[in-house]
Amino acid sequence: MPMTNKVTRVENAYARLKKEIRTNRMPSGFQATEPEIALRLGMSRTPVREALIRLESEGLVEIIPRRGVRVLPININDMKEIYEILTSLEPDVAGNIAAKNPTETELRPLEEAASDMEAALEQEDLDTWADADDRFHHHMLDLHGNRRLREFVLALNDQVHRTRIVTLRLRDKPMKSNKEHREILEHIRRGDADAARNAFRTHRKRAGQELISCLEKFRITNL
Amino acid sequence: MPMTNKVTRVENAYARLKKEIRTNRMPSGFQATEPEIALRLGMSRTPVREALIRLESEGLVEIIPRRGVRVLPININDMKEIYEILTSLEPDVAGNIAAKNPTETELRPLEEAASDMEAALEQEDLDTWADADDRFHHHMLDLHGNRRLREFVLALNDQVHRTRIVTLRLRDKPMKSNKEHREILEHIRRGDADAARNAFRTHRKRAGQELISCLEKFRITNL
DNA sequence: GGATGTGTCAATGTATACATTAAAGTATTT
DNA sequence: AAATACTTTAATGTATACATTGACACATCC
Repeated sequence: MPMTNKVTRVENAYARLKKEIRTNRMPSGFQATEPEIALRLGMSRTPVREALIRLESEGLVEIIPRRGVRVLPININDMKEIYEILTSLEPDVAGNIAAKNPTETELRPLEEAASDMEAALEQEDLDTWADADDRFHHHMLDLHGNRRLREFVLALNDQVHRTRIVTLRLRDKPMKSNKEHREILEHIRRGDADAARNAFRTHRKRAGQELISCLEKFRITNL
Repeated sequence: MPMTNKVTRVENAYARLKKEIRTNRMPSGFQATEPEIALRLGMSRTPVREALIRLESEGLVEIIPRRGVRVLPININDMKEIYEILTSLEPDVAGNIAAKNPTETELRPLEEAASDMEAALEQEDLDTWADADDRFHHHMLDLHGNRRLREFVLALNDQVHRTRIVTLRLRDKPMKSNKEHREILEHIRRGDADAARNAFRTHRKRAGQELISCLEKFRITNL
């Protein structure tokens, strides 16, 4: 049995920083120098630097020559870019899954996620709701099996997540999302690829538009 | 005027390694240790390491714990993944451009790339052809303006490029591709988004299938 | 006062040192 | 010869050293 598979400092730094960013504990615009971060994480600059490079290539931070690392703000344009990509990719993912006629066991996690979303919303627990939503999308990517696509879409979803933490409370309860997820799931279950694809496209388009108009309404140009 | 904007060793290493990989001068499967690469590039391990991390997160190399860095082989499955993504994304790009009714000036680079492809093929110059083809796709992404999408698709195209260097000579002249590019361009010119999208989808699907069946035919499981 | 020059400071980019540890080779036992 | 234990080697992960250079503060000049 492979025991506690030694985790390197780089991985540690990467994971911790990423989590802090994802949850907005290190909010957009947050800036710090390498020595500061190193101190905070209790390690030397080297592993911190390497972790930062990875975060940079994921588009989460920006390394500014002499001013430190900055958690990249997300502006409306970013969100438009991100949703545009998601709207291209995820519907095809859903379509492909539907075409593959997955077993009920394979669909279980989707089913659970959809139920959890509904339950969470009834209890007005938006955080749990967002979690379940993430899980739905995550499982779909797992089912699909295209690893590159998965990694990329997950990275985009992380960005969406950051934004949603803020906007979620500024908006009405996301009832429509729940319904749309249900529909998508049903189309998949029935093996109707086109319907699944279309339903997903509608879902992403609507969600994107709502998010963006929420940002615009509250003048959140830059989060 | 900002002069020769000092290029850091990391950027240097990154660019050189990437180029060598892209052109298969460092072929798939090539392995080397950090000290070896550092020596070859005439710098210390540190910048090399940082460049490698970036290349790793782009999926070009794999850093294997004690055995060195390995240029990632591309297998058929990788190509399937890549083409699947391209087939999702690029048609929408073409569609959006068409919908934006671009000016003839904006379309010039596409026009040129298409012409160059035709000229190159007449002279049987496959390398020039591949270059022009890359340019066509590149310019489309520029016109589209979604930066994230651009970077991602370019990275995928790099992988395709690596494979094509090998397969290009194993196949018939890519006449169809030329014709398809022309068609796409015409649809864009006419502002017909749906037609552009469909033409592009057809193009990517066909190209992907041909490439993959070529790999299968020659039993190139792993390039 | 505003613009320009100068000096200090500190962050980065890079080199280097060093401990750890996997891998390969060698010796030992059977 | 095969299996095992031991030794050696060298690559990595990390810390640290250090030179360079931008940013900022202050002084100088108009």
